Amino acid sequence: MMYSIGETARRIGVNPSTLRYYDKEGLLPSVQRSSGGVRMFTENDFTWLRLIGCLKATGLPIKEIRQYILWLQQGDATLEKRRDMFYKQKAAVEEQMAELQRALDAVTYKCWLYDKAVEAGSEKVIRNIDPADIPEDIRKLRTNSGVYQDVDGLS
Amino acid sequence: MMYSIGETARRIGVNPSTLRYYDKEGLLPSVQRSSGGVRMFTENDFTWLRLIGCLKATGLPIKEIRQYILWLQQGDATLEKRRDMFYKQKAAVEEQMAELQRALDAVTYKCWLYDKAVEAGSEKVIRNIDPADIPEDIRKLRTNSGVYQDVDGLS
DNA sequence: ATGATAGTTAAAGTCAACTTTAAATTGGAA
DNA sequence: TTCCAATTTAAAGTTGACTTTAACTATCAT
Repeated sequence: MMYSIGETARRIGVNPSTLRYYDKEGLLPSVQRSSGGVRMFTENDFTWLRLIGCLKATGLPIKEIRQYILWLQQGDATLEKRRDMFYKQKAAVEEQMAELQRALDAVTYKCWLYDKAVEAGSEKVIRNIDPADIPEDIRKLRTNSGVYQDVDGLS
Repeated sequence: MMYSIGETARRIGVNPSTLRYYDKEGLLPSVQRSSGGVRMFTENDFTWLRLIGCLKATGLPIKEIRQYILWLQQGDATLEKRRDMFYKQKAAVEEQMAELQRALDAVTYKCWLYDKAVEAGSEKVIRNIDPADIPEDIRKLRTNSGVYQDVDGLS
């Protein structure tokens, strides 16, 4: 079964022009063409696009995905390079997760503060708040994320 | 204690020109100036910059951070808007975490595959691999991330 | 066979978030 | 006081990842 660029884009959740852009950048070396030059995608291409999606989600630039493809095409001689790329990216994601967790802690802390403020109808109750008035679990977020004693007083 | 833009940039881990850019975009409304016009940062500004860092890490655009500051300056009337912003961002981060976890699963699976391939010195061993030969925990990653039966055969 | 719909390319445009440049000014050490 | 590194501004440049445009072509249902 073959799929048009429009159908593929719809199923993967991107703009058709994004797929053309990826193709131009060498990210879709295995997509076939009809006799008239129209791209025809297979389920296998969808899997490949899902991998591209994962790699992009990890922040890997398109140029490095391209490099991976070039290594793929060189066969067994580049196995280590490809393995190293994935290990490097794994470490990168783990660091991103930690950073995102810190950001989440900060935001969660702010949610707690603003719940207090909205409840009281005023910022006053949270300006220069006494740490003893903050529940243990929320206080941990504040410490962990380094976001307190704000310039705006919403500490 | 006051700090120069250079010292501040060094401590926060950004380029001094980034701080000037943030200032120009209205993200640093509380940074003081010397009589000669030179910016002077305080510990409080560092805390504020750390919050900006967290918000940026969650993908919040600079324009929306600016909006938050405008709301801050309007006082209690905008408490709900600010609370809602943080709750919306909290949900956004939780979704980002889930996506990043999916990407991590895919990358971890690829690490396992390439370890096998490097060990054998060839891609052959992992091309069209029998799912029964994949340990349960690794097979879960493959399923979870949707990245298998690749165009490159490194399924 | 024809016309609508969806595809093709190359090239230019957009956007966010910086980064660099140039020319002038500030501020602390000698 | 003089000097030099660091600062200032406005404006232009950069980067990555698309997105749009224009002009043309393919495919498919009637």
